[in-house]
Amino acid sequence: MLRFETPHGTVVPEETKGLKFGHLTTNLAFKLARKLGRKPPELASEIASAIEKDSRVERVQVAGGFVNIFLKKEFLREYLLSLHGKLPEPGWEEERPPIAFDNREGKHNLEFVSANPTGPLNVVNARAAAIGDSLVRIGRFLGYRSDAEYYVNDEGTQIEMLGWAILWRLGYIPEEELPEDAYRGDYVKDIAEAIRDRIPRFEKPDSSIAYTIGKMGSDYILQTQMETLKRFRVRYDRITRESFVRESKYPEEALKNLSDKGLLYFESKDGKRKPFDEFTGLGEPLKKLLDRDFYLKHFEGFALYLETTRFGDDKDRVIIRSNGLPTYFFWDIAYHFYKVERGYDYIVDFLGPDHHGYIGRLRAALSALGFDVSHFHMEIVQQTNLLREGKRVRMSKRKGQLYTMDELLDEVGVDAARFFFLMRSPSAHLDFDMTLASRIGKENPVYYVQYVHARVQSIKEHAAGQGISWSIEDLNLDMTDTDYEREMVRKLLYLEMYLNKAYEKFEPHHLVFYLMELADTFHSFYQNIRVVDPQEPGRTAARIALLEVLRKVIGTGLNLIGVKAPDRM
RNA sequence: GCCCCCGUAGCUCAACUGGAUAGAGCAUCGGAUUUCUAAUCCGAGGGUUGGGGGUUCGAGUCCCUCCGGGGGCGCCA
Repeated sequence: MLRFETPHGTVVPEETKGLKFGHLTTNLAFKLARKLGRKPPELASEIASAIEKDSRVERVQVAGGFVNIFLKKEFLREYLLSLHGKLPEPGWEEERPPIAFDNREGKHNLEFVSANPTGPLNVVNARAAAIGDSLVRIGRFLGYRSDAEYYVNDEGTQIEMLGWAILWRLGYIPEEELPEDAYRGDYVKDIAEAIRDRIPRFEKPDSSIAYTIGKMGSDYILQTQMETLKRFRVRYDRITRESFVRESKYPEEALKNLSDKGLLYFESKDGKRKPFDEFTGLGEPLKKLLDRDFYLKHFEGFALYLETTRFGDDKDRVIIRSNGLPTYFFWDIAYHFYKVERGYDYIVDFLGPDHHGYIGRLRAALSALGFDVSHFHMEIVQQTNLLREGKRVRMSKRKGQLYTMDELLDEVGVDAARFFFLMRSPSAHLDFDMTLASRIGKENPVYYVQYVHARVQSIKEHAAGQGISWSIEDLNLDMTDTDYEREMVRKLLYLEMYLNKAYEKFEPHHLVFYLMELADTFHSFYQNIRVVDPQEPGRTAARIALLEVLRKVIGTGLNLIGVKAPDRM
C-alpha cells in the first residue's frame, strides 16, 4: 500500500474521483481538525508540504482540507511494472491463487454454505458459495492464511426424517405413516435409488433403522453437494462433520468451561430451578451429562440452561433439553470451541437469512466461554429472488418444486452466476435477473468485463501480425498520455485498495465494482484510440505494455471472483 | 408486544471508519462501425437519498421521532 509520512502521522491515501483531484487524496486534515482544535486548511498545508518532499510525488494540491497528490511518471511506471510482475497469468480460476502481495500475518477461517445434508443445494447456498470462496481467494492472494470450511450437520432428527423419507420412497412404509417433518421432495427418489442396494436388512422399520438409512442418504447427498460446489469452482480446505464434533473432547470442554464459571443451571418447564451443584454433587464426570439415559435418570423434566443473558442475550438458552438430548446450539458452541482451538485468529461464519436471530445468542455463548468476540464475525447472506422475464421464479420447498443450484448453473452458466451473486453486497436482498444473466452482450456486465481481456489479447495478436514487437519494459507514460490512458493509469493504482476493502469488510462486490469501472475506462479508450499503428512502433509498444498491465489486473480480478478471463470471445 | 435489518433515478442496487458535483447496470430516447471483435462507444432525460427534528466545518451515512417494507422472537436446526 502506498503511504506517506507527515508530521501528523502516516497517511494512507485514498482514491480520487478523477484526475483533476490527482492520483491519490487524503482528508486527514479534516479528521485531525477537531481533535487538535485547528482549522482544516492549515493542517492540510502542513500535511501537503511534507508529502510534497516525497520523491515519488510530482506535486500536491490543497483544497479546503483535502490534500491531492499527483505522482511522478517515473514512479507510476515503476509501480505498474512491479504490479505486472506480481500478478499471475489468468487461468487459475479453478485453483487457489498464488500469494501476490506481502505474506501477511493472520490465519482466518471462513465457513460458508454448510447446508444440511438432506437435500440439494439451493440458490442462497450458491450465493454464499460465491461470496465465501471469492473471499478466501482474495485473502490468500493478499497473503493471509485463509481457510474455507464446510460444516455438515450429519446428526440429529433431520437425519432420521431423511431416513423415513427414503423408506417411504422405497416402499417400506405407506405415506400415511410418514412423520410430519419427513422430506417429501421428489429429489428423495434419486437418493433412495442411489443407496437402494446398500440398505441393510431389517424386520420392521423403526427410528434406529431410519437413522441408519438417513446417514447413508446424507452421505450420498453430501457427495452430490460437493460435486455441485466443485462445478461452481468452489474449493474447501476442510469439511467438519457434526458427528466428529460430538465425539471429540470439545463438548465436554465447553461444559467444563461454562460450569466452572457458574453459568449453568437446570430449570423445568413450570419454572422450577435446580442449581448445577445437583449434578456436581453426584461426583460424575461432565461427560455423563451427554449420556441420555444418565440425564433422564437424574434430571428428567429439567433442561440445562446457559446464562447467555449475562452476555447480552435476550434470554437464557437451553443447551440440554429435558428429554436428555443436547440442542443444536450446544453442539455449535462445541464446534466453535474447536475452531478456536485450531488456532485461527479470525473466525467468520456466513449464515443464511433464517439464522438472523441466532447470531446474538452465539456471540453471547462465545463471550461466555471467555473468547474475545471481536475475533468472530457473523455475516448474513441475504435472500435471493430469481427473476425470469421480469417475473419471480417460485422456489417453494413444498412438493419438491425447488429450484436448485445445479439448475441455475445449467441455465446461466458458472461465470454469470458468480458474477451476478457478487454484484451486490451480501447483506442486501438480491434480485437475480436470469434473463439478463444468460444474455450475451453489452447489457450483461460479466461479458462487459471479460471482453476487456479478450480485446487486449486480440490487439496483441493483431500487432504481432503487423510485425510489431514489444515488451512490458516498453511501458512509457510519455507516449501514453491521452486522457483515456492517464485515467487508466490512475485506476490501476487502486487494485490493492479494493482487494483490502473487499476482504476486510467481507464484501467482494467492491472488487466487482472496481472491475466494471476499469472495463469502462478501457472500452472508452479502445473506441477512441487506435493502439496498433505501424507508423509509430514506439508508441504502439508503449500502449500495448500499458494494456498488458490492465489485462492482468482484469484477469486477476476475474479469477479472484472465480470467473474466467477468456482470450477470445 | 420486544429486538434486528432495510427505505437512494421507472426497476435492481453502489457510495471507503461522516467528506469534494449522490454513482452504476437495466429500461427509455437520440447518434456512431470501409477500423486492433458493435459482446463496443458517445449523448439525453430521470433524485427534496421515505417525512420531520437534532449533532457539526460538512449527514445518504450518526442521534431522536413518525411512516412504510422484510426478518427474528422454540426444550427446531
